[in-house]
Amino acid sequence: MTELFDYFDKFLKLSDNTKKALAELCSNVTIKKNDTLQPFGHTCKTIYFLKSGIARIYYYKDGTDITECFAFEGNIIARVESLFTGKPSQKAIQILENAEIIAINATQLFKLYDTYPQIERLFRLIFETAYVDTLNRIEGIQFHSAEERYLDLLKRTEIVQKIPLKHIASYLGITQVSLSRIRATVK
Amino acid sequence: MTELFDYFDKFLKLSDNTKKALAELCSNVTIKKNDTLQPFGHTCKTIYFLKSGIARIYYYKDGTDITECFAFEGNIIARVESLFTGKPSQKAIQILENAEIIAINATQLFKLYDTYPQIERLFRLIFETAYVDTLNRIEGIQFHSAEERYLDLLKRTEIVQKIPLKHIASYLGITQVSLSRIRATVK
DNA sequence: GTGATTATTTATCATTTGTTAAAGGAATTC
DNA sequence: GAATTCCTTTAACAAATGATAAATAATCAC
Repeated sequence: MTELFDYFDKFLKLSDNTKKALAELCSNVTIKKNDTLQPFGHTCKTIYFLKSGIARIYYYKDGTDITECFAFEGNIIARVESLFTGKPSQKAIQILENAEIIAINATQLFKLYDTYPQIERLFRLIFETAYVDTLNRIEGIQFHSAEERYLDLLKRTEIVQKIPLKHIASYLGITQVSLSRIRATVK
Repeated sequence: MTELFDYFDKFLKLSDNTKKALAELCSNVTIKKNDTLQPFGHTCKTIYFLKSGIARIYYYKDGTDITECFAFEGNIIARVESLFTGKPSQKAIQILENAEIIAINATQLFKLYDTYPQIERLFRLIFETAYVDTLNRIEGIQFHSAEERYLDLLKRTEIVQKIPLKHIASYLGITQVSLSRIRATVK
């Protein structure tokens, strides 16, 4: 669990008994490439932390598979729109590279918010950061060409190389053909 | 202040003394069309609630004025990226239609988080909702044409009619010429 | 390894949006 | 109310991306 608490530490220093309470909600999951971590249609009740591997959140739009986001080693991933609204998620989580994951039981987590204000604060800070990242992503989508966005993604994580092109294309909001064309000119 | 507390009520029922503490951070502001509510370069320390009027957050990108978002009657507006990071904001808030505003002192607000967990929770819920809205906006930008996005914006608020075209265009991520063309075909 | 499946590239043409420039309207100032 | 400025539309052409189809390349199952 060290990796997870190191991650938490970056947001807020937790007291020992808060850490202990949190640790009780966590369980380890090992899951293989291409497997589904969370299926469509269920209300999201888990927040995941990736110790290793790659995951993506995706959904179907007019029959095509769209990747909403990727998550890499050392980051958390959750279907926020369901977690916060309590509505069933129209999105699924799939593993793209064999992963070691810590699953945090969100139902129990939210219950701890009353007893441990530190925990409520921790996750408030985590999601505030994610919110700001999302605002910046909008700027990226609206004011950069597909080529710029692709190069930017490459710059952020070279691990992207391991991900099938179609997922990267739908994440960037373009077709796979278009991305392939871009890569040809960039090389 | 009734409008503001009605707004809060939709997220969380507050106790009377919590409301009283909150009310002490609030002040009324009357501001005219085209005036600047918050300039560039300062760290954002205020959250605004619009009792009436229209406001927008904007910034300059390569010399052009870009509208990040609009706010209408009954909604809050804040430069979140500065509020949450404590860094100076590269964005400004401008009034587009004469407005009656309640200004919430965020510095004092954050201090109350320790004493009134209800207040921390209230704003956590408010911003969680805003976060989910932002995620949905990304979907809109990536998978709908400019025309669809324009019609969708019109559907959400007819007040948009009052806003100069250039602001709507930059909000939608297209040029003013392009938006004008779209409006010509839609009519 | 061979065949089958899946992923990626390439090519062609259509559509959308951007860029630039100019013209017509609306609003504001004096 | 005339002049000025700002806002919106129109037009012509360029660039980026989409759609479809076909050709390679890579991967997987047996």
